[in-house]
Amino acid sequence: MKGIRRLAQHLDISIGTVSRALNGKPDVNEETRKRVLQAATDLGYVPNQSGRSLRQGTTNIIGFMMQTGTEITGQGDTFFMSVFDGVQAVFARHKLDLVALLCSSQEDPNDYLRRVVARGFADGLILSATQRDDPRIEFLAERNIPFVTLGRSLTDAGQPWLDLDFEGMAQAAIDRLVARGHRRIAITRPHDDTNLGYIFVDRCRRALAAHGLALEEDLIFRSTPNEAGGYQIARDLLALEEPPTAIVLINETIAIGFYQALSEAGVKPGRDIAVIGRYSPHAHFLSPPLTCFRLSLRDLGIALAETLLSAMPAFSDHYPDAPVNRVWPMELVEGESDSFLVPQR
Amino acid sequence: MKGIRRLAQHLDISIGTVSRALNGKPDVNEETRKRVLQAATDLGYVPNQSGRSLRQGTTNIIGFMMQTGTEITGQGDTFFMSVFDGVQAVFARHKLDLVALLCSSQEDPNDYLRRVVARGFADGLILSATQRDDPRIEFLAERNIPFVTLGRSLTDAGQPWLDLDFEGMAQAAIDRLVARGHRRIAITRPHDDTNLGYIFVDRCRRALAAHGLALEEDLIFRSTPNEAGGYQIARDLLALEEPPTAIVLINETIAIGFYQALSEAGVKPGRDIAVIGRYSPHAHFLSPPLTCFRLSLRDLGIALAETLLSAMPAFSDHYPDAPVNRVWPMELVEGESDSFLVPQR
DNA sequence: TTGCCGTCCGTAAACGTTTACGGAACTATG
DNA sequence: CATAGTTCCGTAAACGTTTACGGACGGCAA
Repeated sequence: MKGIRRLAQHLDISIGTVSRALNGKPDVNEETRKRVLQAATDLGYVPNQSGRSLRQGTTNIIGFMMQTGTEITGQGDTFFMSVFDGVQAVFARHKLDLVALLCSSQEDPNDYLRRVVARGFADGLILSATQRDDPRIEFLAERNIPFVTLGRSLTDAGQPWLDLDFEGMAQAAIDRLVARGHRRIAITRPHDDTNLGYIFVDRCRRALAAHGLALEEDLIFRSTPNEAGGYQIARDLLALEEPPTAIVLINETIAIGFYQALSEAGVKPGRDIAVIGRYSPHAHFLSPPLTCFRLSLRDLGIALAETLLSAMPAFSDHYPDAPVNRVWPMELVEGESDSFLVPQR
Repeated sequence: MKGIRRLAQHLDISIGTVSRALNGKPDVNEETRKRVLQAATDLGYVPNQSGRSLRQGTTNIIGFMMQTGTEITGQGDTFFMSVFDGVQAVFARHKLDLVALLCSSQEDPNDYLRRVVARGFADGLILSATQRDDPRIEFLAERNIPFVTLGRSLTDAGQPWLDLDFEGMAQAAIDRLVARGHRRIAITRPHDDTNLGYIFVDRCRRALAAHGLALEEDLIFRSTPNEAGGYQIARDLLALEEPPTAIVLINETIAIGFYQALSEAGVKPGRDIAVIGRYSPHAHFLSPPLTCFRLSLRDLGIALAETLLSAMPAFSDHYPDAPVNRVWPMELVEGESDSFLVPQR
């Protein structure tokens, strides 16, 4: 005899009463409820997840889909950990559990979604590493599975999404550098075709154009989003006939490699070239400190959770005005890496 | 009508046959099997996870329990992503899916384990952030849930574990530094009471003793396992009346902050002080490159998976000689941060 | 007393699968 | 033709819960 039956047998009451007692339903004597709860801890009873969710049609689990293997996401080393923390702060209020659905780098994310998620594994989903064209979005929308994406996509099924404000960052960075006299400004973009690359490059181009400047193709650097990628960018940049006087780094960890390659060439950020990047815990500990754009990842996680819940009928009442589509602003943290002023001729 | 019934109705055959056809059971005509599979994709049928696992008593899911929030484990996203990659390489062969069970930093890991895992959520578990005394181990052992821990614990229920060879690292690092003439050698340990701190400190002490040297208490530095922690260590170290001539860093990211604080004081690793640390993707990109201990995290992940599977009756046949308890060796990567030789008086 | 209401509890169905069992139809063998 | 064996399929039970429904019981008012 196992499960709730064992508990019922042990107390000599029916399983219905046991279930009601455990779940805080009203139709049960407080005295018996106490006995049930006591027996549950005594016998170490824990309700079976499959049985419960089969009956209820709900799992109380939210999945955060992400890809494993390194060199994929280009987020800093603690990026996801911080976001998770915020997401969970919200979910905890509703007894929802967050699990990370780890899609192997060997498997197509679309296959993975069909295989794992569509089986009713989770009540809702958060999608990361959103692609420019992302079939996952259509798939989930068709099946009415609540979800929110971290990152915009061209695929539009009316889904909620949140994203970092790369446009604001592009605009502010370009304006700032131009104001300091820079005319030849390089930018970076991810090595793959994530949407953010297009967004960022496009906005940089327009921001430059507003100042009467052109974004030159050979000043757009692609790289893997890690230290080695940043190192390579700096090498390529320094090898140019006429190197740029400033650069905006779109990824977080590439700054470390970028700094190193410069250092080896005797070039110093802030003195010989202006560098603006993205915040990461190491940004303050570079020499000189990196001028960068920062946001609260925990707050972003909170917003993600609230947006998702507002798309779930069971919870939407609690979040009437959660954002549906929103770019998340980043604030400029002044370092010294961009204090280089272009000498006026 | 939903699920397998719908499929059966659509094909005008029984649900039993549909199930057998989908699961590759022998007692089914090849012709009907084809029709079933075709109809399944046509109708977008995906078997329900709860129903299946309720009946089978198995979920085909393996959980990797970890804690969210930063500044906890000292391991970042890239650490786990690399390990996951290896784990999944093995699991894929057995149609097992890996999910990360994210325990909020707000919640006690033991409560979390009871709440989520004990409900039959996963067929097996990998525990990280193992504590020196870890009730989770007893809990799982009592319930006969297969698991393996990443990290040793004093709690011994005969469970399998894998761990990094911190003892080998301690021994090699100390020997190396002593051979280079160092007598005052500092070491670091995590801020909390994870077992690795005890193991590492203890072995360093014994390694020093073998050379007739003592490990002085004020040369053992505790810190949070991030850049800020490393920064603080360097500041404290330089403030000593008689600073050490060498240091061994046990965490990965603390090297960045450590370097920075030294740099601000005009102290250069490799020239004024010898530094040995742990490998991380940024280790090569520090100036000078960090001499550090490295291991293949992907291989570690593979070993973790194999060890877990060998503890699961359904799979143990495939892995007769997977390691049960094993420390995973690290190799020394020579940089220039420890090339400082103590001048002989 | 009768009737009604409220409290508490037991019964049984339902969720979506898998699988043991048995049987129908057909083939092969004597 | 009778029998045995093979191939394929349908039936129904089972997994562990939750919950709608109804009933037993006691208290209270009329």
